[in-house]
Amino acid sequence: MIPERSLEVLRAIVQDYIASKEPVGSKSLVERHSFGVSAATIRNDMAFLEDEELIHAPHTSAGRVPTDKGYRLFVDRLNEVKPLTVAEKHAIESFMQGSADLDDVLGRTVRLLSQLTNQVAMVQYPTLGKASVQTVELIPVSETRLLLILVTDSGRVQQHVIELGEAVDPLFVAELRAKLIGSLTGVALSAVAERLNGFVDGFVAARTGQVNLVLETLYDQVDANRQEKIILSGTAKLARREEDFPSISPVLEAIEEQVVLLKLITEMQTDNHGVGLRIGRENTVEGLSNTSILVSGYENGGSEIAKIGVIGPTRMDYSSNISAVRAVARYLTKTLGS
Amino acid sequence: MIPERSLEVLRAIVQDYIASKEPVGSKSLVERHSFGVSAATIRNDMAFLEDEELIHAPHTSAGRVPTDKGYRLFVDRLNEVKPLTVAEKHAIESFMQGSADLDDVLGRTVRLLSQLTNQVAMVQYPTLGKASVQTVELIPVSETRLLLILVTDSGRVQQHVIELGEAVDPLFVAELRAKLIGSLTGVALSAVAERLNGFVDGFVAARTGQVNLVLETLYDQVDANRQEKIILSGTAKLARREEDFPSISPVLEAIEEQVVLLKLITEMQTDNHGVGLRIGRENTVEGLSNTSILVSGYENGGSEIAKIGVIGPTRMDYSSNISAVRAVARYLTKTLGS
DNA sequence: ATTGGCACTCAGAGGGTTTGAGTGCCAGAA
DNA sequence: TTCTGGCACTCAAACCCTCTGAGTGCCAAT
Repeated sequence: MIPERSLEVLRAIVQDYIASKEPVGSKSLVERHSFGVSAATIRNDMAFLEDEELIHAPHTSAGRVPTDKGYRLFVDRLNEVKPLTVAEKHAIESFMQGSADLDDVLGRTVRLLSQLTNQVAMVQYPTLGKASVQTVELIPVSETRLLLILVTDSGRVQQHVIELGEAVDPLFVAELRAKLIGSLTGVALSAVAERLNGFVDGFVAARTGQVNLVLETLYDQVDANRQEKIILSGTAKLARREEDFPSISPVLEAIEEQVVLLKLITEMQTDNHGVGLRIGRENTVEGLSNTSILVSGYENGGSEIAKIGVIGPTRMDYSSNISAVRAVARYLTKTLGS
Repeated sequence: MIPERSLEVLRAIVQDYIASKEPVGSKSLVERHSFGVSAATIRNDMAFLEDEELIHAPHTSAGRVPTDKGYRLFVDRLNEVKPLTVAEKHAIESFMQGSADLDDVLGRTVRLLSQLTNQVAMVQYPTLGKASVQTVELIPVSETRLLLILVTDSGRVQQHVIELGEAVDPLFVAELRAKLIGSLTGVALSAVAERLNGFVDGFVAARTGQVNLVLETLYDQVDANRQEKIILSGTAKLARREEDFPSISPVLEAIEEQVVLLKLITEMQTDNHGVGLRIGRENTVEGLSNTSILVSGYENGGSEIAKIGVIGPTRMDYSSNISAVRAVARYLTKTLGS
């Protein structure tokens, strides 16, 4: 067990380090916090914390810096979430005002989050495992092209142009459209393929080629719903923190690799406060070993559909960022639900 | 007039500097190129070039570096465009294979261009000044919401969800849809607003609120066509060139500011080779003073509809990049036209 | 358990020197 | 004229040395 005062010392070290970006020593520690004991005593505690690998000295005669493990303990047991200021709440309200469109809402959200936290923000598009088809539309857009539109009940709209390679017969399109709507409205995305089994048999042989083309495109779109997407904002903020990283280049690369990022945040669990956090090397990804990733889920229809979050240096202000991410996630849930 | 040999010297300086990233001196110059004269003579030429402000010495006892003006002269008069390698052509072919959807095509294009040039690549969405309405669709997606879809003849599809705030009457929607299609099909975007003058009068008074809502959204979408969009790829490539910039932070910021970027590339003229180039401070934008922007237009239906390009350090390999941008633009034109 | 005291460590700042690539200029050769 | 070899000069960057001070670990005394 770690003694009470040592924990206090750890908390103080983390706080001071986040504020100053300098390794913190025993003397400045007793000056800034009233522990009621001398610097020498603190030094003993620090030696203990170092044994536990919670802090670490960059070199012999330097102050101490928290390790990943130290941050972890800090966040799990010592950190008090800082409530948002009135100004911040106001910012959230006004930023999210007036948009019904999913793309628009998520775009605003990611910019808002980046602005609030001063970090790189990310928003994952809804994963639609549980979503179902709201409607399907088929619109001729030229001699030989059809536009297929898929709307899901989570508000997501997808479109794709299909090149048929031969002239489009309006009657056929109308028939196909009607049958598609009839078969699919209200059907869960996961059941779409199954439901369309034998669908093509309802058409004359001459049309099967075209029908299959449309169906393939539809399957692709359903799949694209599973294959998720992420949007980022504030990448430049990373660069302004140049001092925080040995080199930002690997970080930028890791972030550009959306697949990796998606995998990472998908497998992150959120705790009972509603946030998930990976600190430093806890992100197994090469290149993110000096960054922390903080996420929170947002919901629609009562179940979590995707995550939002921020990426920043391990030495970030966890208190503020946690509350910002959580607040924005909640607000997003509210906006989507209305 | 600038003597022939001095021009050769300038060309050699630019080439060596691009290759080595080090200021180049008279001695290494005569070693690497066979001018047939001594270093002292080259020094005289260099002094002349310096008078003309085509090159510049970072400090007294250093070699020379081309100025923006020097690069400009180099590109305009000395540069021979390097043809693409077979491998590069092959890469273009295979990268662009198999996609009909505009979003998809442009997405591939921007990644391709970034990969070919090893720079940050950008692709501007078609500007639809001359475009006209292909079709309009109105689809109920829930009790109180309508999805408005606008398809233009350039293949662009836009959608927006409209919250009506009251239950949707299917008959009314059908009527509105039919009237919209009747009024707008084939109409130039610029004429849409005019054409819809008095449109609302064709409906019963109880509906004017809803009709106006839909019209407003439609105007917004037409406007959004003018208010253009740009996609980027390979931002991390900038960071890998850290040495090239005093600090990458302002560059990243400038790039994130899409409005500025759009304005910039919109007003860029392409020369008779089909490419436009701004070198260093020729980009009036603060923060891009150490970068060059290279663009080329792509076409659909015989007229230029938007631009693609790359952003990189002024000290970039203009020969390769110019041919890459040009080739990709041409290929994109071809893809869109088919 | 805590403290004051003390010897010890070492990164980083400051200052001085050296090195060498590169310059400008000039007087003489072509 | 144009070019060349030679020479004195410059200065950023590398190197080296010293000094400083924040910070440590340990110990004997409280």
